[in-house]
Amino acid sequence: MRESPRRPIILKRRKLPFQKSESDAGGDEADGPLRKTTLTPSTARCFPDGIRMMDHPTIPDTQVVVIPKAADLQSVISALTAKGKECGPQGRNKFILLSGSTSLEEEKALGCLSTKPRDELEKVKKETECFPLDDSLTNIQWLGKMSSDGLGSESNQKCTKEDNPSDCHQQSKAPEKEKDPLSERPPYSYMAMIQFAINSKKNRHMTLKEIYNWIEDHFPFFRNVAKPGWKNSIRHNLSLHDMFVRETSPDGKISYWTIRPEANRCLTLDQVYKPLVDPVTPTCPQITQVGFNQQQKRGPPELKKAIPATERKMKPLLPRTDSYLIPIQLPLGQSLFLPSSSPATLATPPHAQSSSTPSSSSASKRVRIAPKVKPTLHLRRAGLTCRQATPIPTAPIMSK
Amino acid sequence: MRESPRRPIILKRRKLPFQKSESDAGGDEADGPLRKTTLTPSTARCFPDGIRMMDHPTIPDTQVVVIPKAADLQSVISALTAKGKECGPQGRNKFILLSGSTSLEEEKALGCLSTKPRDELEKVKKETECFPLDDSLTNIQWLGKMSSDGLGSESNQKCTKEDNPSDCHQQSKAPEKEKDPLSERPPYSYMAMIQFAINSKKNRHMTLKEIYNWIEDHFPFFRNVAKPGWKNSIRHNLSLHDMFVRETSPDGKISYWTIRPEANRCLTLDQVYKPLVDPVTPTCPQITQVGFNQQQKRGPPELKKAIPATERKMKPLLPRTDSYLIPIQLPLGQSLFLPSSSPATLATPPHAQSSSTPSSSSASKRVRIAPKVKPTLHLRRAGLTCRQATPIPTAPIMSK
DNA sequence: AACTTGTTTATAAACAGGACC
DNA sequence: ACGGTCCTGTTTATAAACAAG
Ligand SMILES: [Mg+2]
Ligand SMILES: [Mg+2]
Repeated sequence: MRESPRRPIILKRRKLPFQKSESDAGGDEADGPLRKTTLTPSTARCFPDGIRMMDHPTIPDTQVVVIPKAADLQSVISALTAKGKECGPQGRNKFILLSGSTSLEEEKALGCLSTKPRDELEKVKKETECFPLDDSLTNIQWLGKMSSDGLGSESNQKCTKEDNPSDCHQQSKAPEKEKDPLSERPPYSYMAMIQFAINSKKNRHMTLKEIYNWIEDHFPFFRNVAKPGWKNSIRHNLSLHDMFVRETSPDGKISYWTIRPEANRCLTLDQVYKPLVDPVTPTCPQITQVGFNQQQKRGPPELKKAIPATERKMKPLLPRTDSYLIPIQLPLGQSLFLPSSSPATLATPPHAQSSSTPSSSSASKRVRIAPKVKPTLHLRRAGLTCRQATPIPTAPIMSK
Repeated sequence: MRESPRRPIILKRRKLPFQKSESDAGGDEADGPLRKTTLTPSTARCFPDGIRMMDHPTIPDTQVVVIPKAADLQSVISALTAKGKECGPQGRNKFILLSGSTSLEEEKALGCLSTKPRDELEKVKKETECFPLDDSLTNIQWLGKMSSDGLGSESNQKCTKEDNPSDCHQQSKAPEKEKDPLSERPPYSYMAMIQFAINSKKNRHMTLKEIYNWIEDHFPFFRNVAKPGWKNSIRHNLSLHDMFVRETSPDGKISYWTIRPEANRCLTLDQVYKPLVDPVTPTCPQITQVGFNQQQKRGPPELKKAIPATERKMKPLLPRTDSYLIPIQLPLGQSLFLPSSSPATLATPPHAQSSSTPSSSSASKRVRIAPKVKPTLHLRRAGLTCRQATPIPTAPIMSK
């Protein structure tokens, strides 16, 4: 013990299988059995995992992307990234994502996926005064849901998810106390886990101790094997990240941690569960009530469930680094228009008074397809380069 | 080598010599030779180091604080803190600080110190739409200048300080290469040193490499004894802190690091030098030109000076933790009005939609005399508790 | 293939201040 | 009242994993 505190590799940033790949359709690794080049019009291109991409027949600068249900989200991102890079930093292409099907007809039936994500996008849009790009993440989050192709309408009833009374997971085999199967380190960052915790409460706030307990209950690793310093890390994350805001009860006695509403991706643990046992239970099992070993005193067990995340049922989150993500235009939402990679086109009020030479040229050297946006004064006040800003707090879901 | 990377104690947060100290005048440690209770009106109270505090004769809820030139800034802060705590979290008292004198008459001659700080305050005020408190720091910075009682009008010509061509320090004895006297770790955080570096340039921006070089040139510790990881830390700080913004040259080839203008405290190294040798040289020695050992290739040595900070001539900065600092009303600035510790009184636009119970009650349990204010959307957007927000980026100067 | 620059996350630690004993 | 310990919260330092050029 008392190892030198190296960063454990729990959240590897994915290396993109595509490098620059101008026009390759399946150059790199195993294209898999899905490499069906069937029914591709002249303009269509195939990408690994059966992803097809073609120009929209009517809308200019718009690609229609058809994503098989079995496609890995990473493949989707790779394909979008490759296409995005093709267009360069000044590219104007937008993407319309079509889930699941392989028939080209469905491209016209665009309404199929404009309903669910709309809710989340609505609340995001209202904070993008200075930079409408922001939330590629939301789309990918939806993408993640889409690609977890068994859930149907299970875990996305409007993102508010009055959920704490319903954790929607099976997994009742009591974990004794010890290690391997359940006490593995979860693939989530502290920031993500804190969001899981807070978002699991109806009122969306938690005391520090409740956060500790929620995490211990759902990730036995922290109760059983983690060094006690993990609580320090939780506190550190709460303080460090703007997205976590401490509020005080009216009487001033208790302080609660909340999530800045504009920053809340509404991540919940059940969004990242993979339905390992029965992949098609559309309704929540409703209070599975596992009498988990709570050695700490914690009041009455109430009706809370506390189902620990079991072995590998957790989907990894994509890292917060949304550099790879593509801004996506949802089909029916004219209001939401996300041109790819053009931070310079957006109004930056003339406030920059930095005295001289290079000053405010928002030229992004590095081709960030979806530049990360700090929705704060950073851009509006300083009026400086929109190159980069705070990332979106947590990450979308990755299928498989 | 390869020690466990514990945090070195380079910036100790001061323990306040005053605890709660309701009405003590010199309770704690050595009151020093300055404990002259002379000419104190009935309402006046004495604090250590000769600091006197009394009600303003006309303005309600306002204290006049007379600070001897020899007083330590820490004593000043202690006194203000003690008085601030007396008034409790709902206290309304403001402070008018008078420098140097011991005669009560000068309290009427308030104009004496309203000139210099005004410049800095002007540029700060324009970003305090949502929270006019913000900048207790600016005042303390002025306080720091005031207490470095030999500099006179030396290093504060309007904060812009076209300075890189003039570093204003003596110290020409060439440091050979090795350790003790000059290669001690400076008492500044990376964040502070980066600010020193960037603010030393007229144009207020620097490439990463220039920052490295500036720091190595002025703090030989980093060239000679620090582990190479210190550069990692520099980069980490640049990325982490909002105050550092990367800009890109118009051709997109070079990126420069700048300081968000609203966040720039305009700290420069010469502000924290103690004039060890001759404490009363009012004008800058103008290009002392020390041919310092620059082993890295660094272009022509130009006319830059690069005077390394010498042994203990550096005043410590107060830590960024401005929790102890008191909002100060400057005498003649009606526009700048900083009531102490009343975050709740300020308008928080009704945006908070956090669903239920404790929600947005900005009750500060902990008595923070000057609540740290994040001048961003944090408060305006979320409309939540104003309890705490980002700190002011760097810290004022501490005398002695 | 190595190095530089930049972004994130993890971990340890130093403190402050309050609570509780 | 005065300590000692624990808990909560805020900052800073350091190492590291990656990405991209
Ligand atoms: Mg926070
Ligand atoms: Mg930064």
